[in-house]
Amino acid sequence: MPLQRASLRHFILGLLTQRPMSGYDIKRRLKSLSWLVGEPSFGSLYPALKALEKDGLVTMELENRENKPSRKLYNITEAGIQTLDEWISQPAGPNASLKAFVMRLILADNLSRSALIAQLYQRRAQIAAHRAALEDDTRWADDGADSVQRMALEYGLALANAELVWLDDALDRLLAQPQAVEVVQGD
Amino acid sequence: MPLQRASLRHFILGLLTQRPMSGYDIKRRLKSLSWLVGEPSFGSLYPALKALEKDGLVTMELENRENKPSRKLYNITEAGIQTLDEWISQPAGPNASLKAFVMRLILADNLSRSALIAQLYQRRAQIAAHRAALEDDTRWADDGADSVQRMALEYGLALANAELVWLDDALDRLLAQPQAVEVVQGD
DNA sequence: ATGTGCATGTAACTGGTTACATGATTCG
DNA sequence: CGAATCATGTAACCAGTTACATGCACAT
Repeated sequence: MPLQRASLRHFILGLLTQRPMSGYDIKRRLKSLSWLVGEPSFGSLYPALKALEKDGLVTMELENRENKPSRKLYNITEAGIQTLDEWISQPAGPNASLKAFVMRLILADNLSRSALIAQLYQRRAQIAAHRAALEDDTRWADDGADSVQRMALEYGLALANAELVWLDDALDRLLAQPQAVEVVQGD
Repeated sequence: MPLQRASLRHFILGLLTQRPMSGYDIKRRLKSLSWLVGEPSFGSLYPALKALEKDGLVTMELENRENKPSRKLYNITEAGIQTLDEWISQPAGPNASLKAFVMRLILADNLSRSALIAQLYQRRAQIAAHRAALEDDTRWADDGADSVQRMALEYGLALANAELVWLDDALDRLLAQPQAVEVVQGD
């Protein structure tokens, strides 16, 4: 199950914002998210880590533990954080898949609340446009198209509507929440 | 926007069951479906056609038209139909994406009503299992997980539910329809 | 004439996959 | 002692992409 276009590196960076991890750690973490974003193979994971290191977006340090095989712990660098930030703040392609969106959601959440909200708004606009397009298609397809194509259109509409409901809901809750961090100091 | 794993060839075969087409025709057709399945580039389309021809799944004949550039019309062969049939009748991977499913739906529809229904049932079972898994996750994630992961879970659940509703609806309508040909003999 | 659509292709690249290879540690 | 899990990697392959290249026909 592949991840989306050019995303594995970014996802790795996103995970490393939480804490330093080994390749194996990352695999385990991705596995727990696999229902959403898929699970990469070692054959892509380890090379990706090497590439990130070569590009200076992460650093590697060997962790030697007694009675356990040593392992490579990766840390994200400043440059890595910046790269991630740039990537997440540029809008997703208009045809971005569900998986790509969820991935961005998780990454955005690692960065900031405002990034998270931005992702939701962006997605909302895209899905709304998508639904409008589908509704157009439905109208002029009522006569000509074969039945399965109409079925597919309804399918797309049903999913778009469900997604919009969820997006509105999520945005409502997020915006209702107190700003969390930053403010608390007092207690 | 890529199509799913190893699917372009099959999708081409599926389109060719409707009528002979040129590479350009196929591109155009795929474009009109691009909101669902994505649109392949010529760089993959033409090589795919050549490969299909080499494997004997399609035949090519040059169509010379007056005052227009001649083009290559592709026809599906018996072997091609059989290959398509085999592919569609083997179950989709458990993590098959939405796009992959819609693609299979369209291809199944080209083959037979029963194949179409089979796809729907299959998908229904998979989504139901998926939903159950998500509900499990939601329960034990209520405490530990970070908020965005809970958001993602709800997102997945909302989509799964919407999809189940649509699937049931589609199945109802399909099964209510007259059988068209074949079965009517004795009831 | 110039751009748009029809029509076909190739070459270099990319981001993954599968299969293979190795080895330590832990648990039953 | 053997299996599962931890841990890291490489090589061959695959199905796509982008960018490039060509050329005809038709309309503005």
